[in-house]
Amino acid sequence: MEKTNQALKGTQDVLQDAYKWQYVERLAVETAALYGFREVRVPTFEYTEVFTGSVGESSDIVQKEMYTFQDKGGRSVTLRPEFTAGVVRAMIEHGEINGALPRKVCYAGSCFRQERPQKGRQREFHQFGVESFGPADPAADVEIIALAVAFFDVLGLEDVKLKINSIGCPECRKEYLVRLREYLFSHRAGLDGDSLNRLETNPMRILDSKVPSTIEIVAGAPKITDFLCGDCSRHFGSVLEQLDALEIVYELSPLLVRGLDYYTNTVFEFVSASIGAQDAIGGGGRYNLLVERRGGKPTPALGFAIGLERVIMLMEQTGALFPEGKKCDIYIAPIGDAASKKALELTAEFRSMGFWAETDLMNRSVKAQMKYANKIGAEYALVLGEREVEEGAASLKKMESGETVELKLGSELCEWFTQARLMSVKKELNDIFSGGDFDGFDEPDEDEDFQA
RNA sequence: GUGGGUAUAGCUCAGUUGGCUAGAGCGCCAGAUUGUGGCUCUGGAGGUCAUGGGUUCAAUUCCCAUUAUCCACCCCA
Repeated sequence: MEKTNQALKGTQDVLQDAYKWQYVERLAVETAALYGFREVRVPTFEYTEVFTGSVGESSDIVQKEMYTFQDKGGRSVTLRPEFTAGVVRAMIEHGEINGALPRKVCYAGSCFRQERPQKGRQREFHQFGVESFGPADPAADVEIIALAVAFFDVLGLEDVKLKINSIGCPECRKEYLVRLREYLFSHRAGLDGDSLNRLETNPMRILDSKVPSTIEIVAGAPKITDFLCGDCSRHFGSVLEQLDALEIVYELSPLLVRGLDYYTNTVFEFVSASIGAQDAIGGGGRYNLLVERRGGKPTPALGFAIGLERVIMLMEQTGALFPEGKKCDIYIAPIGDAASKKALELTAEFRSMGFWAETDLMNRSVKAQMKYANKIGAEYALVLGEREVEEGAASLKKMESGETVELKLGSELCEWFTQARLMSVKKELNDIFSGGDFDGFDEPDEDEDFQA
């Protein structure tokens, strides 16, 4: 019998922190919009072949991490382990790459990989990413890197390091691979088992091994950047030049290769020292040949993806601020049936005015209701008893100060609230502009109606 | 898939060198305050001590297995 009251391994409930997710995702999409990337939504699962044919048969993702199953129609389908493959499929399927280029899109959502969970690694995890279809120019590489940097910046993340490399095109890789194999083969005695296997299948992956003895050998290996052809070399040089011009700090990482097979030329990673062993919070690069390989019109393209769990974890660990969620505007505490009826009406009216209004749902005492109002951070409370309903007036209490003001229950109360909102908006604007040359709005005096 | 740590209340954790009714802080509910929150005080609810087996007169405690979880390898965002 499966345990049905427990989340599956590597999955997570977000119960108190959803506002953090909203904040990060909103800033991601808004920042991307400034760079001309428009959000797209693609399916969570695809034909398995979409991923095996893009990410690469030999990659670990395809080899051992995908959630693949047969649906009731006998199709082999797979939960997306990453976004690029599905986005490329959609671009080709709908002829998007035949339209105006560049076609620049962004996305956010769940990905699935069946790995052993650890810090910064879940089986269901969330990525935000962008893809840019069409441009072969280095300016496009720089654009998406600048976008990622801007995103980290607006979130207040400071210790994010950019590592960058070029792995060239298949042409320049030909000779490099021969030389690399030669070198590694001559040092094969000191290589670990995994690396020995890769010597045949994918020798470049040996470069980012973490095994100490292998790292030593790799340190003396030929570097891909010394083998780049004229075009690739010029491209990479231009990317670096433009990064310098934008004062984007990077670290050249000749050993940086990536685990997805579709990359060409520029590859990059954003890493942080503050989130444990899984230190890559984002990564990406060019994949100039992927669209063609998937049956589309030859179209250079590039993109990156950012791990949102890792971003949020990094923000939490470095004390970056999330804006506080909105608080309840008014809590209405009725006593008795007549008052409950009136409270229902008032609550509805406040809500239609756009205020967060709440009233009793538990048939509780005034005291318990006030306690609840305090707990949910209500800014104001209004107690409705027999007297108030009869007289059509009640005293509105400002929770923070405890001050009260007597108001008629009809339009006077609504107007008062509209005024209060106006003043808080003014105050916010004054706070924003304070310190500058801005003259400021009239100093808000939100207590003018209160009697001490 | 491999290695190591951990598992006691909703949360964070004490504790039992094997023995009476398993505790604290926080949180939750209520009262002190007949209709007003925060502070204080008092009381209450809430536990198969992860699960299964073993040793023992006796296991939450010791042993084994399983499961879950954390960290690392691996892989990647």
